[in-house]
Amino acid sequence: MKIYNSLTRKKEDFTATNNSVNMYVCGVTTYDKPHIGHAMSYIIFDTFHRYLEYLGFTVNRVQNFTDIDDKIIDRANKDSLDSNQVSEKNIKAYFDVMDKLNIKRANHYPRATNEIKEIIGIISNLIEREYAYESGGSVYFSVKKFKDYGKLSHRNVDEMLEATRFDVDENKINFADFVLWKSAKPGEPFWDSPWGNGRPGWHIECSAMVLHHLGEQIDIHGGGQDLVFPHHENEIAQSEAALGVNSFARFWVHNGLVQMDGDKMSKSLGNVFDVEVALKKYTSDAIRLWVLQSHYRKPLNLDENHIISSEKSISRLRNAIDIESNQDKQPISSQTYIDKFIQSMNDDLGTPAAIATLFDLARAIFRGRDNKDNVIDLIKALKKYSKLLGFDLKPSKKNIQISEKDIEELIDLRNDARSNKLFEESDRLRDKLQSLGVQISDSPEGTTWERI
RNA sequence: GGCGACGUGGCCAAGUGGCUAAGGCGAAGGUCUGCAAAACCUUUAUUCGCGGGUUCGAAUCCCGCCGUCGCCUCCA
Repeated sequence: MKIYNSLTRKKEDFTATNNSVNMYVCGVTTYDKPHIGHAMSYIIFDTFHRYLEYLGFTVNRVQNFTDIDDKIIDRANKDSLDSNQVSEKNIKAYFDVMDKLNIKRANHYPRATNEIKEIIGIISNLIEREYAYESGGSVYFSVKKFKDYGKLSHRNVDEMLEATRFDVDENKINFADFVLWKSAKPGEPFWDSPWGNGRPGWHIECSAMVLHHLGEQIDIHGGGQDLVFPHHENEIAQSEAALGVNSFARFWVHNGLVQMDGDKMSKSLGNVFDVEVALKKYTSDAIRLWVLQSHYRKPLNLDENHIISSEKSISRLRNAIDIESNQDKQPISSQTYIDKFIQSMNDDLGTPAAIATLFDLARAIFRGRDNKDNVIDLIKALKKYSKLLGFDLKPSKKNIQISEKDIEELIDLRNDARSNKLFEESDRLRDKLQSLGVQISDSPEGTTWERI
């Protein structure tokens, strides 16, 4: 398949030695619950992961938790907890939500605070190699020492240094230098180090984890586009400087960001959308369809009406897999649909076009049903490729306000009324069931119902 | 200011030189029904922000203009 590499700004053929893929995806900072933007990102990397496995690659995916940083400390102080409790709570919320979204778990979820030894090792190495310097109990990476600095975000260090800044850290030689080890202020959590008590800077943990869990070079490094600079740029600098290599990650894959009414969703704008809340209103499949129906590198505008549309769309696929086949005929072949699906996915994870073929399959299934054809292979393909994109197509579980027995009783009453042509009474009972969250439908075979 | 993305039917969204411009939602008509609902079927852009140009041929390439957004500070 071809995948867009942010490093080269081109779509490139993806290959891997021995068909074995090492994939690192940047995880969350655990100071709050996951929001819809996290859901988008991890749905995309989950889909990528699944598709690579479908193509025959063995994927080893590692995703970190940044479980110590300034915002976590702030949150802990605000909520009278310690930073570890804040992180634990939000890691639990993360798994809870992502499991519901049917996102496959990564192979490992390392936490920054469990990698302190490795982090200190890399920082020491960088100091020895004179890429980093200690100053005021903190350690900084000197961007001017690393000649490739800017190669991912396509920035020029000298131009950056000309720009003005207002919050210059006095300990830095150049303001563009970034912190590897941050000295602890009184009352802050800390770990012992050769430079005094402190905690790791934001970027260094990823370098340490990649090296520790995946090795010196990885095949894919992923995350949101907002991480390109400075986070990933700095990761490259640290890792390549420490290891003396120039190819820390072969492919850099970045997803577009969720926007709200044209603006980016972010804490500072106060327009975050909680995934837990979304999952109470919409099914996992609908949220996933909403995400994957637009290309992963494009921004995704959050408009709840669009998720509602997706909810209706997904039910079309759910209905199609329940169609009965006429076994007396030869099955209609699904091959052309499958070919189109694969072709779409092979072009930079083209999920929108791939999903279009799932709807084409659904239409072919319904038509086949009307023509009394054997659609067994079409249904098999629809199930298989929906699953590949992470859809489960199970009927949605809904709120229970009335027992099954009571529903059946009301339906019997209504059908008595109908057979006596007491339509006013039967419509009243139908409205009552509707208000209790039960949708009924009449057919020649009788009345059926479902919770809505 | 620097780097980048985008502008396709009522809405969302594929397509990036050449068959009838995917797919979804919505809408209209139909089948079904006591009427509905649900479901399914059919229809729904001579046209791709605007203006030039290249070409036998452009939504797709080039130039200009207008508009929207992201990153450059913590962020998936």
